[in-house]
Amino acid sequence: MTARRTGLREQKKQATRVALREAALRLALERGPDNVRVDDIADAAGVSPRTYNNYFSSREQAIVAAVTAERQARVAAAVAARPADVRLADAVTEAVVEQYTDPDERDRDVLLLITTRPTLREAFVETATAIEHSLASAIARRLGDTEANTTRVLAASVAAAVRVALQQWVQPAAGTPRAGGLVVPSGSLPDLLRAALATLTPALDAAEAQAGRPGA
Amino acid sequence: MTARRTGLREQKKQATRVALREAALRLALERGPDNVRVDDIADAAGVSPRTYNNYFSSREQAIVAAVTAERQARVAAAVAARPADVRLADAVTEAVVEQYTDPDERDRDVLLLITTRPTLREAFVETATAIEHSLASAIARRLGDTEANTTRVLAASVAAAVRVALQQWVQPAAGTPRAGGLVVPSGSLPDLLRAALATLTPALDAAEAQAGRPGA
DNA sequence: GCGCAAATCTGCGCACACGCACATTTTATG
DNA sequence: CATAAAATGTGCGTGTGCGCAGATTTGCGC
Repeated sequence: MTARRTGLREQKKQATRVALREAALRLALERGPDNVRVDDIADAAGVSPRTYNNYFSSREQAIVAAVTAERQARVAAAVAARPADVRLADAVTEAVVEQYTDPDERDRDVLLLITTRPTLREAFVETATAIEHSLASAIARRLGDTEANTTRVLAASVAAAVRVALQQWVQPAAGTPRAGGLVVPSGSLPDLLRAALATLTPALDAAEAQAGRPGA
Repeated sequence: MTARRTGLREQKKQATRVALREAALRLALERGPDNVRVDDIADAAGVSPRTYNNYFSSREQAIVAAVTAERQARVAAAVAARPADVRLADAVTEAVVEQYTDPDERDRDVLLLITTRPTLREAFVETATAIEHSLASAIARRLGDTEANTTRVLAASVAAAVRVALQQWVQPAAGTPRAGGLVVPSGSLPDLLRAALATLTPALDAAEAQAGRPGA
């Protein structure tokens, strides 16, 4: 499934994609994100500037992609990998937490770099949306493909929840005005993710129960 | 709450904003969306092109805004307007359906115009995200401000569900490949919205029940 | 009314996103 | 292996998004 289609083309495409995002990240770390022109990235990757925009539709996307690349696919795979008798909600939650819990130390610097620039933060948070499609497929397979509509809504909601969690995480201290009682501005990412997804658990459970008895 | 801040400034701002989006819509209908430059819109609204981008961050946004303007605020208001003893899920669902059920016939032409251009479709679908913030406030008020985190996730999920519904609605007939059994490509928008939000109902119920007993 | 501070408008400049048409490469077919 | 068909890479041109700094307008206290 990874390398569908004829091989050589897709292989080259992925190669340039990787080259582009790694070049983008390297340059951003070296000179700072503001001193990196698209032309430089394209140059470093050995393609024309025009080709760059065939792969990424914004400059930030390439930088951010270097950190979040294929996380979408890994989340979906992780969901699919859970045993069938595990609750859907747990499968999704654990898969997400697992893939967003970063054991890599190199990413510390990158995340620090990202959080400083508002544009990059936004792009980073927005990558959560990317998990929607592959996650929908994974959920659909677990639910037996019944009601594709439900599947899409669930996947989109999960993505939205992840987005909210990420947003809360990278927020320096935006100062929630007159926040009634106690708000945890930014705890550990796994905790934030669990909390966010816990809100959706009832919906996931209900969908699973519904899928148990396909109705007609 | 509508006109907070000092009046004259905000008033003028809203005036130019309205002028801009109405000019954008009018010109788009007259000459077709592709034959409208940003300069034209700014010109017609009597502001500089630079100012245009202080209000809308893309050309499509202004056009689309003419149809979806303030829908976000109306949805939030409609949620708040429901009696307190109505289930949160019902309040949200009905508010959304009510605000997206369009009695206006003029919008038929506009929607037709929008669905033809992919860029405009995307911008239109994306407007669903705009309801997130105001909806979050409305939900928070209903839930008694307990756990702002939950509130945000719920609002984001509802917005995501609306987005999915809109997406399915404007899709001409994208041809879901090998769609197992029966898929309704595009029914009536209210039905699509109800179906999408029904998926989230359990989560909304749970949050409401949780808010009933604030815990500590 | 007066004048100061803050918010907004605007011109300038740069980099960027993307449609288009064409050159180049890859795949499929005989 | 040749050749057609399809997909991808590239240069060009245009319109656009936005940071910046100065002019302009609005709000507020006296």
